[in-house]
Amino acid sequence: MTGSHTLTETENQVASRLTGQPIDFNSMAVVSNLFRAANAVRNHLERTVLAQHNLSWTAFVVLWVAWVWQESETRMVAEESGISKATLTGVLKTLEKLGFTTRRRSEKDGRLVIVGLTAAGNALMERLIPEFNTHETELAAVIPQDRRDEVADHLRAVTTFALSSDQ
Amino acid sequence: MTGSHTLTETENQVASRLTGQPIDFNSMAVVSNLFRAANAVRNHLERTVLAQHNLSWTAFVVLWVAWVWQESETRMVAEESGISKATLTGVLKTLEKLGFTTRRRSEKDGRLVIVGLTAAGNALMERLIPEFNTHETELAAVIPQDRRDEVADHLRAVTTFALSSDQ
DNA sequence: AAATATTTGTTTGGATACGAACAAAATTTA
DNA sequence: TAAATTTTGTTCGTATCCAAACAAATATTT
Repeated sequence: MTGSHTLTETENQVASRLTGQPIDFNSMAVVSNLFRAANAVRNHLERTVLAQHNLSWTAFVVLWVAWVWQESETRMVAEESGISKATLTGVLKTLEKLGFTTRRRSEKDGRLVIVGLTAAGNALMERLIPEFNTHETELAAVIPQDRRDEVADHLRAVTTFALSSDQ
Repeated sequence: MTGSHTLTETENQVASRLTGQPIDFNSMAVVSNLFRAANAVRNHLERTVLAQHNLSWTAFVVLWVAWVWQESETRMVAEESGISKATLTGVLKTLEKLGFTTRRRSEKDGRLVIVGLTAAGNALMERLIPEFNTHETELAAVIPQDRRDEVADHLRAVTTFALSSDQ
């Protein structure tokens, strides 16, 4: 999200382009830094962890959801992964080709498709999760220890509000 | 990022799938809620603000960077927008077709291309920025006022660290 | 039970998204 | 200054990504 200019330079430039206008800069700073952080962390984790496994970010999230919940309906995996069902169809096609996931029709409801992890998929996640967590620890370390839970709480609140606003 | 299950349900399920393993759950909570929040807010803003203008998220970010910095080199716009130069080429093609941006060769350096906003592009941003800010205020309101700057600071620190880790 | 409506995953079409290969321009080296 | 190197934006190939259209299965209504 930020390149040749420093974060401070960018925020100062924004402020100078908006002088006079009735802008809530504190809220703008919260939201824009939310995106900057998410983007930078995602790119970082893609390069350091995911690239060597030929996994896209979304593919990893889908694997993660499938690993956490086991044998899940695709509609739930899509919603939990934050992607559309159309996107999930494509990602599952890729993951199936890589041998990490399986798909089968539900016996109870012929419309539903159940996603599962293969042995290779489970093995991959057992290896990726600790590796990921090492980087998470590194990243969260820049926040004072006694503030981390608070930050996580605030982010949870933002998520809940944003989701509730879409009904 | 989170659908049929509540955030708490999801985090409990993750914890129960990882019992026994030496996982730093506090750091995991910070990072995963960072992505959840960014994803939820992005989807929210895409639906409420961007959709009616036929703008993708990335197209808006590029417009925003071009508006903030005026007459910028594409390499800088790409870096500042957090996308690759290859992606920017495509997005600028779209924005040019919509009549919001212009491209011209730099006279000083024949390799560079300078991005500018058309009158329509400027008018669009003058309208979008206050609208966006209204939503930003709404979203940031879930964080206690005396903590917002702190949260923005922590997110800035995370960004800086993640970027520095990629050299 | 038959007709209607809803739910679900896939397909389609178009717009991102990126790494790698590329050509043009500028810089550095010799 | 000529040759080699670096920098830059575009093209290419492939993989997301989504809304809308779609077909199949289920649920609801009559």
